[in-house]
Amino acid sequence: MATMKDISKKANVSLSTVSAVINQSAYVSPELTKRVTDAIKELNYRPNAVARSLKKKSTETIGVIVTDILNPFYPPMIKGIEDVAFDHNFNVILCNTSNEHNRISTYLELMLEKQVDGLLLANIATSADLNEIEKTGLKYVLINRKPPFYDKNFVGINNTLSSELAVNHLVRQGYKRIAFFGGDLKINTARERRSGFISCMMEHGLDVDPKLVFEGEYSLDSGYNNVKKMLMEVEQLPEAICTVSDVVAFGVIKGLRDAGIRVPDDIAVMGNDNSAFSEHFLVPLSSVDHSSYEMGKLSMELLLQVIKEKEAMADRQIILTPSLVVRESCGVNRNT
Amino acid sequence: MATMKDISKKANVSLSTVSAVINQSAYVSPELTKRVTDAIKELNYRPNAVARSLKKKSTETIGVIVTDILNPFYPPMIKGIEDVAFDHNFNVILCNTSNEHNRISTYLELMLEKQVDGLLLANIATSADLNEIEKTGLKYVLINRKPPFYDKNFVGINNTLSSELAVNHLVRQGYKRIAFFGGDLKINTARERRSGFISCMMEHGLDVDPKLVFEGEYSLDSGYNNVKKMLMEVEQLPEAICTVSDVVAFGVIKGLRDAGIRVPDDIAVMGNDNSAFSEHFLVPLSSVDHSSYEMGKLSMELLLQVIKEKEAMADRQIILTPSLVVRESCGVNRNT
DNA sequence: TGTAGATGGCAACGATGAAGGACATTTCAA
DNA sequence: TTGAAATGTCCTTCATCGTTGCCATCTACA
Repeated sequence: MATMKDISKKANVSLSTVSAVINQSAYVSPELTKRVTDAIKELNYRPNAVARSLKKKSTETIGVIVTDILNPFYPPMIKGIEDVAFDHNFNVILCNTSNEHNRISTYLELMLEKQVDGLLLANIATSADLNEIEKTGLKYVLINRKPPFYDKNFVGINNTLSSELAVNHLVRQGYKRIAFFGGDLKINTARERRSGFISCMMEHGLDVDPKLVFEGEYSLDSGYNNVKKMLMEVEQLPEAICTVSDVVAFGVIKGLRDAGIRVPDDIAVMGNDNSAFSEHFLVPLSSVDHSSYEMGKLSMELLLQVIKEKEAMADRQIILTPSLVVRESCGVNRNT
Repeated sequence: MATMKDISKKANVSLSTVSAVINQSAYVSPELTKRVTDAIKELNYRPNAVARSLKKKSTETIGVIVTDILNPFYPPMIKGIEDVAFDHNFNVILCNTSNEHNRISTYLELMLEKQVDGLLLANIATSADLNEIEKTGLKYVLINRKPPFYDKNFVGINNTLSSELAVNHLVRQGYKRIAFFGGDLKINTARERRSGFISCMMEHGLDVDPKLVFEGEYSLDSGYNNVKKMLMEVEQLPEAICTVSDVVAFGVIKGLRDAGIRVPDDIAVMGNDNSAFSEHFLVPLSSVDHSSYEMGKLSMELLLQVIKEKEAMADRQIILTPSLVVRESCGVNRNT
């Protein structure tokens, strides 16, 4: 590969002149400019971003840490991040922890060594994890999940509202005895969706049977297993099941189906997330849309801002508003 | 951030001694080693990978270029790549072209400037694109798709066989009049799956009605629209539809459903890819598994090898064998 | 002589590693 | 036994990777 030195020799100018032409950082006469640009073309020169990064202490690269790229929630988010990054000539280093929590530290160290300009993290739910991030001193934005009392840069959605939308829809459809299949209560989204469910039920004057509120994980298996558990433990089945996320709903429907229970004829099932292909699911899933693509875009834009500021500015929390998507899993309603 | 210089001052040794300790590249007495490691801990020193890369001319970073991360075929592939990369302390820069073909060139330039050690490309189907890649001089491995006559490093699957598995299954289920919903014939996988379909039909002594062979794209809309087209143009519907990929099958089933045609009761539909959630689809989709996760892993391992070799070694083509996955979309068969 | 305009010189950035120096130890002829 | 030469051990010095940008220099003109 040709270097700036080669260009300067070829064009018979100094290194600084070449640099000035490339970065347009100083006036260079048309005459010399031409000689330089000609040489660049002739030698097919490409600037070495590594050298430049070393000098400028900025890599135009960010790290994205995600729990599980296989979860359909993430690809749109990553696409959103990448789209914005691309527009700003940034690159995205993808870190997929595969739900192995201890990978986070390793990735953080790698990102530090690689001198990324910033970090986007979609899986930070505990203060311990947050501490590790803070220790790196890197600029960062959290997405979707956040630790308790976290009030710094963040992009997420209104989880309480997402449950309310779900409950309201179920109530409107005439269901009263409604179960909740939740996630890991260590995660704020799971907590908020759960409490949103409970408070909204109460607002409607409906009982929440503790036996019908399940903890679990954001996974298909969790939904499936909780159905099994419910079928064994509960005498009277609920009329509807409100789930913490679409993948859980997938598991729930599979579990019900395996037990010969029809959705929505026997039990209605509500998703939350509106992940890709929910529309084409066994039973087209009614859900609550979070636009993870939008979350990705906004978080990258926010990070870019944070990176640009020399002085730390006021932190920003962007909370998106979810929206109801009615399909068939809670009774047919072809209007939407 | 502390630098090696800080360490060398603190430990009162030379820079090279610090380097030697860090890289274990030369003998250093236990005494000095301790002084150095102590200083490293005390100052919380992390090597600067950018500086190291500049000197060593290797970044331990690879670029992955993919057409559309939203296509469920890719996330497992990316996960496979990332898993292997992680094990070797490599980082993955994700480039998602979003099916905008001209993004490829931009990404290639970016990757060149960023001095990646290699490239993994999952969307290269034309010789023109290949030329661009070759021009970069970067080491690379192609995944899944390849240009005509390409005989260099490659990881893919036996596409002909995947169609044969599909046709054999359909024939075994008793279907004779079978349509083929294909992809873009500029892409080898689409061509091979198509010709695999045709030749296997002929082997079975079955007619291939040209009116029942559709071109298209690897997308849901393509399947949907081709169904519409078929319903308008064809008097006698086929008994079964063999598709070029699961996403196309998703579109097909949606199209049939919207037209009031039941799957598999009225028409059987066969996928190809076995993408995530096909199992939980409207109609659990019979498909052919390609293990894109495995493809990702193998391609990254191959690339790592290619990077390690100083002399270009013999090129390797790894062709995986697909396997049939029977579910319900071609008539119930709960055996598998 | 002063000043503005156009270009070049050079020291960084943070690491690596070849070459060489200081010192201790071994070898060997006288 | 002795001293010089040879060998070996452990560490340091220094040039280098490809850029950037401050500062110096040089020219031209008022």
